Amino acid sequence: MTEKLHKNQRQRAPSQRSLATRDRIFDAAEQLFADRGFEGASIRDIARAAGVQGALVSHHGGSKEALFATVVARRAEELSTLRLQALAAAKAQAQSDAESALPLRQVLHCFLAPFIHQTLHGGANWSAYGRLIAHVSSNPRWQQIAQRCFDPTARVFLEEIAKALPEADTQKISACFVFMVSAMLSLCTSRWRIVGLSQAETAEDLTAELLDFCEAGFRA
Amino acid sequence: MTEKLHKNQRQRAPSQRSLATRDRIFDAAEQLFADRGFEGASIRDIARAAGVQGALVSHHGGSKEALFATVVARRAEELSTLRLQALAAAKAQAQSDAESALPLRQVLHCFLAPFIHQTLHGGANWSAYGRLIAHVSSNPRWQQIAQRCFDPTARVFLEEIAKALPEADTQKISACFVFMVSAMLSLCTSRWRIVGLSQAETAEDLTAELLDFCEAGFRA
DNA sequence: CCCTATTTTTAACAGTCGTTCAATTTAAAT
DNA sequence: ATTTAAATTGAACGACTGTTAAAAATAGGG
Repeated sequence: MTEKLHKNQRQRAPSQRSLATRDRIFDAAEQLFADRGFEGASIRDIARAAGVQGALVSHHGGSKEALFATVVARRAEELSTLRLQALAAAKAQAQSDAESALPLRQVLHCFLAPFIHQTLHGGANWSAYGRLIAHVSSNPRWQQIAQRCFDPTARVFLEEIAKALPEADTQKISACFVFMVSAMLSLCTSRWRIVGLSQAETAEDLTAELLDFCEAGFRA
Repeated sequence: MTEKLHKNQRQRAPSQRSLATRDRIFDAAEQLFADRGFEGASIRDIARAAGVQGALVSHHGGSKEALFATVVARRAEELSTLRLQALAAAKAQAQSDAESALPLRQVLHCFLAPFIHQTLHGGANWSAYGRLIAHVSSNPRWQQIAQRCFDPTARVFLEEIAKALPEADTQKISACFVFMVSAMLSLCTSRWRIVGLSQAETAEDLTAELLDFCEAGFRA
């Protein structure tokens, strides 16, 4: 017994210190990728922000592309869980007989509210994550990442929306869904434009405005 | 008379050849900035795409930031003209007495249609320009450029929208306007997502869908 | 055609890029 | 406490970055 393990298998649990640095590196990468984009954020910038040597970023994150994908995927699962939990809760509360469709507004709220809540009140990391997703959503280079991280949940909601709007066709619903996601992400990337155009000092919570806008848009 | 001209003034008309290369450089920059973002597109990439030596890009475009700003501004004026002409034409056709407000849908159409038409049927350059504007709109780094190039026209339309929706407040209208711009830009940046989610082969013309979505959103 | 302002090329500058590798430090497992 | 896998550092690699200066080619204005 106790035969030699394969070389590529872990033989020791990672230390708590290393787990902490790894998270610090991912947090720094998240922030800098969000602020400056994939090409604009350098490994050395990320290392400096994490208080660490450059080579260590490669050690924990692999190649720059792999690091990017990892950082995107990290919170995607949590976000999906929040969204699906909200949807399940709404369904459970609606009726015990599960066939009837949820009202459209409630479906959209289950999709939008977790994202907006986290990016607005989840601290600097979630705020950066929102802007990071905007990069992923707008550049076909990240299509694979988007499909892997967000399409499964998106399909669940698309189906639910289709149930709430029985006579709408698939392509139209998909288009409206992308419009909605874009408008949602604009709260992360373009708040400065809203403030500038309205000549106000700051923009308050715009969740209700977004929900109104998208619900009416879907029904059109 | 015929005194010495100041050194920084032109003493000769630029040759047609140089005007042509300058445009080739700007076109290449437009394409590459759109595809890879500001940091992802190198001066040398742009030069190669334009069939020119790297130093010539700096000669015609100045610093990289100045080149970016120039390329954004180049078509912005034409776009503004198209939008304002459409608005003026709609007003002229509506009534000779100019006080009455245009219908909301017509105002939005005057704003959206020129952009969509150009980016869809204006060739590869305009298609790239649409994606370029998406970069500008989502990164606060380009706030000054956005203000200079797009805010004046935006304010005209905001005012027109406010006239069509007398009881809506300014901040709400500004928010909806940014939602609309984001959705509009998503047609340039995220068509691949619509196609992927709807599991169709290609996405047809989605102008009507966008207009429906935004008009209903504003009215909500 | 000639002069020379302008355009274009060539070459080089000092930095930064992502990545790799050997040496060193840390800490898990025994 | 000892062993040693894993984490971390320091340094270096070649390639690429934006920009500049001078040399060469081009073409406008007389």
